[in-house]
Amino acid sequence: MDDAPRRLQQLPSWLLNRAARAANAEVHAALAQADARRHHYAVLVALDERGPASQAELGRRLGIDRSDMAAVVGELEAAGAVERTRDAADRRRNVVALTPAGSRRLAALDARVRAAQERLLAPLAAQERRELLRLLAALVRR
Amino acid sequence: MDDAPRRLQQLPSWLLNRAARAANAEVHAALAQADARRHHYAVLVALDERGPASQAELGRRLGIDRSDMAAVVGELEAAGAVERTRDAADRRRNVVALTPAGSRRLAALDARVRAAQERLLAPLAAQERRELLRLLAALVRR
DNA sequence: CGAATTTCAGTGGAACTGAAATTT
DNA sequence: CAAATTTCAGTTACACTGAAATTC
Repeated sequence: MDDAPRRLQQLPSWLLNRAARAANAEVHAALAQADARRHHYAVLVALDERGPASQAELGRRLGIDRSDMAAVVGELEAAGAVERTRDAADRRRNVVALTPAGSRRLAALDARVRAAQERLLAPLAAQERRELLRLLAALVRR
Repeated sequence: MDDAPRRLQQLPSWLLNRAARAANAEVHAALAQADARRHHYAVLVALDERGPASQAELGRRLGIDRSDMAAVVGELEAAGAVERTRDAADRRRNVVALTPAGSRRLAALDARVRAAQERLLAPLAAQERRELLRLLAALVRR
């Protein structure tokens, strides 16, 4: 199927992009079936794992731009998955918190995302999957 | 710096996206200094390695959409890096061919892209780099 | 005052769809 | 006729910038 030039096939950045594209296709399709997008899932996970946080803090944790975060939190709020309240201690901040409905929403999305990972990693053995994660983690945190 | 939730840090699709983003930042910056984009480089590489081809064939080889390819080839043509001529044997096709100026352009971009790879892979030893490429290749061609 | 936060308006590269015109 | 190619118009998710209003 793939007939790309050798020079590109051996290029780390090219392979990373292709693999990320495949991963996005799986995850995007899995989340789209539940009317969600990747940023929505990421924000719900962050709130579930670490509790309420301001939009700016969520953005820093997740690598999501402040402008995009305002839109994403607005959509999650409209869907009833999070509550947004002014921080009494620092009125510049919006405190974003998961609602019970948001927790249920996250559980449903989580199942879909896990299934997508499994489809993505199907070609690799368990040991290879661990090694891939290790190498990618080394690349990302540098 | 990166304080992302564990659930995301262990998610293959999330790590792939982060690594690809880092790779894109390097390559994009390297190519932007020469007023080029990734698609331009990919098309020049394909033409250099395999000779003239139609836009549709380039798109299939490189995984670039037909519509985007029309625009990219148009820009390369305007810059004098490729020539676009109707195929006499099949007048539906545009035959795209590298010009001497395109070859020189490719050489300049190649040097930049190689330097970007080196910066990207700096955290990994030579053996780890080979392993990463092997695993990514297995993921991509499935 | 400077710095941080939120929000809005807008830009841009990338991946994509639909449709039209041409040719095989 | 169906199928392939090119091109144009438009869409979407995502990353980003600039600027304004508010608050610390």
